[in-house]
Amino acid sequence: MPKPAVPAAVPSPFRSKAEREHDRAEKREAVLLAAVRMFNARGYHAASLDDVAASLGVSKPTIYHYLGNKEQVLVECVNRGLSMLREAADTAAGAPGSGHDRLRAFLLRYACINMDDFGRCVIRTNEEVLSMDSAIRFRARKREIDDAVRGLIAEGVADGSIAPVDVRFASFALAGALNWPARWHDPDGPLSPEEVAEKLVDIALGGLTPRR
Amino acid sequence: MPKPAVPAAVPSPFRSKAEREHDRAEKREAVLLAAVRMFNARGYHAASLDDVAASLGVSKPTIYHYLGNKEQVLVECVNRGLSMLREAADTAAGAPGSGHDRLRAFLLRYACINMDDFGRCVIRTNEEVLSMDSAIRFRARKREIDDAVRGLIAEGVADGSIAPVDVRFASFALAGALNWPARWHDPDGPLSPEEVAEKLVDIALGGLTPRR
DNA sequence: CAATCAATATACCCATGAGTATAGAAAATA
DNA sequence: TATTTTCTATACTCATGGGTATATTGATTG
Repeated sequence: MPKPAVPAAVPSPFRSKAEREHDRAEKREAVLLAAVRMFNARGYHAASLDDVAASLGVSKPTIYHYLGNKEQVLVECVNRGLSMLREAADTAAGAPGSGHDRLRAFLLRYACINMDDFGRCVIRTNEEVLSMDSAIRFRARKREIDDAVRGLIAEGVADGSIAPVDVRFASFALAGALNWPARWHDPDGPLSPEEVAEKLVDIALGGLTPRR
Repeated sequence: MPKPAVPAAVPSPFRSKAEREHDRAEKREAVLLAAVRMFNARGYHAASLDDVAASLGVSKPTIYHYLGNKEQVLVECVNRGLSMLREAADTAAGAPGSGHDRLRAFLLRYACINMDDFGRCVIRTNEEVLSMDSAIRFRARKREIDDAVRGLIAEGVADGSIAPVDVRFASFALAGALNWPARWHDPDGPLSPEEVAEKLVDIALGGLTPRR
């Protein structure tokens, strides 16, 4: 005898444990994004947590519930950006091709990250606003990225695909040229990050002096 | 009959009107310098006028006596830097030589200014911290400098001394590379601004791609 | 000498904003 | 159903710091 058919599933308002955890992670994410945008738009000190909360239609304790105090929020934003950069650096280190080609690929990604919410935050955050401890960790992580850039340049110089430049100053020059969009690029403007990245990288690598 | 000799002048503790005005100007200058250094070291919001006053061994009302409110202080600091840049731009515009040479000379000066107290302040000040009015004026003055850079690049492209680059992106790339020292250069470190400027300008203009 | 002005300090006011104590609602668990 | 946990808001505390009212001192000027 056939079992009676199970009635069609109704979308359940009751959430499983996994769903609840997912919800929580999603909210946390939204708070972080709202915060980083506020920090980028107004600067860390001028961006109040009340404003961040208001931009999400919640109240300040909600932010503390999900993320902790203001500096912890900033540190997490900055760490997001740094992780993206770190990943790009690792990818570049393991890629095939000449030093020049790998550097170029890395720089394109580097520039794009600097136009992303979290990447901008890395550039715009100065160590002075952080506690001593956080500042030290921040500096160390930035230093890793810088070392990766220098490594790529040095390899390019070694294999002849990059001119014999002073590696340190070359990394400063490149970093400056590609960090600057964090200040001026408008995500809602007509220029896509990829477009900007490509133009800037071409100029930074090629220079302005004519080749004949 | 000879007049009786005038006795030797004694250093007078009484100050003439001109001397008093000079004193005042000097004090005003000292306040401005103390302020810009504090702003550069801690960032505008984190730098309190109490701290600025304390660093001179005076009290807060003294700052108001000489300079006005906090934003006026910042605006004057920024204007100092902008005036230096403006002067450099005018000099470059009236100089002889190819576009490339004039651009190079200007950039050397530009980079040095960015490592000066007031120049750093121009770079490190974001419009968001200023009132609407000041921000508009600030942007306009920066735009003038940027236009000057673009003019020099365009002239270089026209006379063949600069490669046919996209003028706008070239100016962004150069500005970025040469603004960046405002963040990392340590005036008390071993690298002189002139040295840094020269190395960076050479790399920015020459690029990293080898020439054969 | 009187009146005034310049320069500076003390002591205050007040807004902002970080951070928290507390409470209540809803859901989960026992 | 009772209890605990999660989530969120209201309503506070408190420090910081911009800005000012007022007093004081000393020099300048009429």
